[in-house]
Amino acid sequence: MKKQAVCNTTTQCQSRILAIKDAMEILSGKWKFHILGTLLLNDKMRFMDLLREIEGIAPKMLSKELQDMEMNQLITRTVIDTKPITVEYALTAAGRTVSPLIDELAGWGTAYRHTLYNKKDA
Amino acid sequence: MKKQAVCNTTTQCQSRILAIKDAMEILSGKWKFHILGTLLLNDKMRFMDLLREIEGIAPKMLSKELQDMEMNQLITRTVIDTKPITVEYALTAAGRTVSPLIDELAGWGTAYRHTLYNKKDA
DNA sequence: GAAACTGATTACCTATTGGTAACTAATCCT
DNA sequence: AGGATTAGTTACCAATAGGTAATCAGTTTC
Repeated sequence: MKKQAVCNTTTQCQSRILAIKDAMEILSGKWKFHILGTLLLNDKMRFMDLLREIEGIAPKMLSKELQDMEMNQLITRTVIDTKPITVEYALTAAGRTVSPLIDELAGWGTAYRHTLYNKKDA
Repeated sequence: MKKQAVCNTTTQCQSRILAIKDAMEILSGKWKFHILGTLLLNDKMRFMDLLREIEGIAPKMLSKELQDMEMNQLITRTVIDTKPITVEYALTAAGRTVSPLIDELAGWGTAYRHTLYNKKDA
């Protein structure tokens, strides 16, 4: 009799795995957390503001990631008829739900760094 | 006077951004969360067990990700002198700290899916 | 003696990610 | 007229991620 998977075949595990896959896909890439984090601090920001706040991002990437997140309904894009035209980006309710996730990630990163530091001391 | 970044230049923000960057780097890739999640369920697993439990992963990827995480001290690798040789992988204390992060991610993915579903109903 | 199981490694290939640099069109300021 | 600001787009390129398939060496089972 061939050995086979056990624990990860339960319905519970399967839907959990699926949920993680979903989350990773939607929040994938180098910049999404930084953009979302910046929008969490300001609630309405224009393209050039984001470009200035997020160090190192190129307009191409910012544009692409914003489109991505608009499609996934994490942010809204509003064209305002000023001269020259301005565009406002803001989080949706769904977008705001990433806040605890970002906190957790930042917290983990910080704790991890401390762990390594203490180990080196020992 | 040129406009410049404001909020993301504070020391607080900078270290937060750094922590997120760290976490993303260490936990990057398609498979790490799945491997860690599986190890959270079993605490000691052999290579072939992981290969069987994690659907779709190739031995090459499993091997590479395990090495990666061993280097970052999230897991331990123990060779056991049975015949044929077996190798046990287990989470370290640091590795176990990803548990709440995985929960948060899975929770977010699930909630996100429900949000979309409800919107389609409306 | 042949096949299968152990834990991998290697070569090869493709697709995605992400970066650089230049450019656009409209409008405003000097 | 010249330059800056708005919000992007385009072409091009390099590096990385990740997949497939084959192979290895030792041991055990049929």
